[in-house]
Amino acid sequence: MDAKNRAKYEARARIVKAMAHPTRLFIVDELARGERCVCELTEMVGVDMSTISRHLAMLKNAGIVEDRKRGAQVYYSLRVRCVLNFFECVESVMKCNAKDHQKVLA
Amino acid sequence: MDAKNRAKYEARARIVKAMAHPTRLFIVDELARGERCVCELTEMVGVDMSTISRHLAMLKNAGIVEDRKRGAQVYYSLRVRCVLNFFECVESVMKCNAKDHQKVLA
DNA sequence: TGAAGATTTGGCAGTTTAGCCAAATGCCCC
DNA sequence: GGGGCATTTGGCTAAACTGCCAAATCTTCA
Repeated sequence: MDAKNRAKYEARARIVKAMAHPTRLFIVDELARGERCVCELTEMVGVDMSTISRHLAMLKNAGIVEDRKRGAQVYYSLRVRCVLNFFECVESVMKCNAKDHQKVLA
Repeated sequence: MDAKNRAKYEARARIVKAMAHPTRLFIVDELARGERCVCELTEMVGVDMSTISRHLAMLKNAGIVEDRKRGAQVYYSLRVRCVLNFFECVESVMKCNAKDHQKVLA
């Protein structure tokens, strides 16, 4: 694999990695319903606000969400809807795993 | 977020995380063309075989690839084609990022 | 200007990853 | 059974990730 190819996969990995955390997947799922401010997400997830803020920064850095200040609050929203396709596929994989597990038990 | 919901997102994250590495993305891309043995992938990527083996173990563990022994070799193949959709979406995000970057420069 | 609330950033500790080498395992063939 | 190749696993180190607390920013409103 040459340097150019390597760079290509690294760029892709940066984006996938931004989704590779349960809290960030939850956030994406939630933002699919509409924009949310940091405090709302903090409330929903139930961890420190600084932690949520960092998760959001990662998603923003990857270009998956964008932010908009409104008063003292910062609202985040999805920038690219297709990330929701990830979920569909992830569900397929999980379904497939479950099915094979049945087979093993049978 | 209750325990059940948390478990749901953790399960999803396990799968996404399995894809969150440049080498593993390359492997998935390559396996989309057909099955490959560990030694072929090692040759293509250019890292230690033990490293490739571990990457493959992670993908297998997540249910994304499956293996089949043939003689002394172990051949890996995609188990769920839809993971390729990840790439499409990742490309969209990157395109979107590039476009915005243009805007910033303009 | 100053207090209060929302968010981000600095810093720290514990955990997980990634990669290499070496050793162990598995398979084929003589 | 033993040598040789393919693969996996154990062990180690360096780097990255997470989450919390505390401190710094930023915004509004009196």
